[in-house]
Amino acid sequence: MLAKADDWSYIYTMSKRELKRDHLLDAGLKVMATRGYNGTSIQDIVNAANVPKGSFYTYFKSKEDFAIEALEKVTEERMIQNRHLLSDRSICPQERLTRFFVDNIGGCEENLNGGCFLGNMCQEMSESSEAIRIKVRQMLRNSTQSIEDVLEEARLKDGLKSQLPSPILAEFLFNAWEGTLMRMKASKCREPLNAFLTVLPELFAKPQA
Amino acid sequence: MLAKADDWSYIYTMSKRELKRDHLLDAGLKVMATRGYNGTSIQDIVNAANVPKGSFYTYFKSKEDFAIEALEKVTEERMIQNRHLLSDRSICPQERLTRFFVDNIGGCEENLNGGCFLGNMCQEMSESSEAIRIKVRQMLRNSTQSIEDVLEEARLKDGLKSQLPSPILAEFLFNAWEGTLMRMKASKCREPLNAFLTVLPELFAKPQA
DNA sequence: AAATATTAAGTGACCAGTCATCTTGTTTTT
DNA sequence: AAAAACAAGATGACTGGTCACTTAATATTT
Repeated sequence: MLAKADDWSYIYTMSKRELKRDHLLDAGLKVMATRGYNGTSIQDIVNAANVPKGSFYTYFKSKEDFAIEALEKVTEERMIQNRHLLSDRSICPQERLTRFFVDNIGGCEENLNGGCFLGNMCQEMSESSEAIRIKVRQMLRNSTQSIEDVLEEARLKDGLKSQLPSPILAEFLFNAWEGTLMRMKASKCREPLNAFLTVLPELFAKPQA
Repeated sequence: MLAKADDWSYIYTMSKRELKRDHLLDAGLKVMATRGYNGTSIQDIVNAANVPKGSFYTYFKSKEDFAIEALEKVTEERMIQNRHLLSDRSICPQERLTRFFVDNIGGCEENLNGGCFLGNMCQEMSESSEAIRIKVRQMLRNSTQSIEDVLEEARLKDGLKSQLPSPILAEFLFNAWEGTLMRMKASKCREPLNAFLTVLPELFAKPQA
């Protein structure tokens, strides 16, 4: 699955059906990310995608199924987007990590209404849908692993100020990041982001100067 | 308002009406905290409180109004709970801060389904209800301020490892904490909490030993 | 024309919020 | 102090509307 993720050529081999499905996923995701799961109706989704209502159920077996697929799609896309960055050894790990976060504020940047779809679903749906909870947990784990890898590399290369194990630091950092995105949703300002980006370098070794 | 917060005697002067209202708030809050705003119906709330449906609207003018009052109540109660702790100078600031966090996992501890009502409302409702968003932002600010106070005190007393301004650190820390609570909701395990509590001491000065 | 994909029009359940009616408690009148 | 008048609170049935999901008729493909 991940092995193929960089290969965009499959786009051209997608059938009309797959394209439409993909479109539904994209458009619906956008709505659900801002209005939440329960705040988004099937009607909202098909409206956003300009697709007749009845079509929805030929592509997804339920609203829950849609959400799970959307969850998968959004994190997979983000992963692809970030794979190059995170493994680009021409940039130092610290810089890579910083960019990783900043690049992923997504919609948040434009109108400060972003937040994180994963976070949203986690908070709203973890208790109601076990299937969604499991999927969210998996996606969260994947992202944490990416951070851990960079952290480990940084430690080996330039050293880290903290002696704590990378899995702990990665878990902490990623959760801190999710909290930051959440806070931005309520405060609609850049302060939470600033705080995060200001504290982040504290993890890394001080310059020898 | 805060000046009176420690005075529990008003409980005995509460009218039947106020008591019932309070009960509705407590019971409904519990439901809404786990199932979310849109996932909780008025019927769910009155069922939880064992109160007939019709009564709801003699106490609250709308569901939104209920949520805002619940938000206020839950954070005010937490504030009262924590005021003694946070201002108890017989405990060192670092220990106070740690306890502040640990004491507030709330329901999370028992069945790992807790999360944070504030966080929940923030993620789910910030885009749909400006009134709720503003209230959440205010409550979030209050909590951040509490942390900032302890941090500033710690800095003056024992010093802080980080030279960054306390408001920045407090903002970062509190958001990290909210993210941690969120993550626990999805993962239903103690790992996020452990990561947070392990990294937290890194903020403080190393022992001179 | 048979098979398959698409879709508009439902369907019953449930939603937030209202309302007419009933109960309870207090005040005023006698 | 008893009776009558009034007020405030309590209550479940009800309303218009929306929900996720189904289905039967239509369009498209083979």
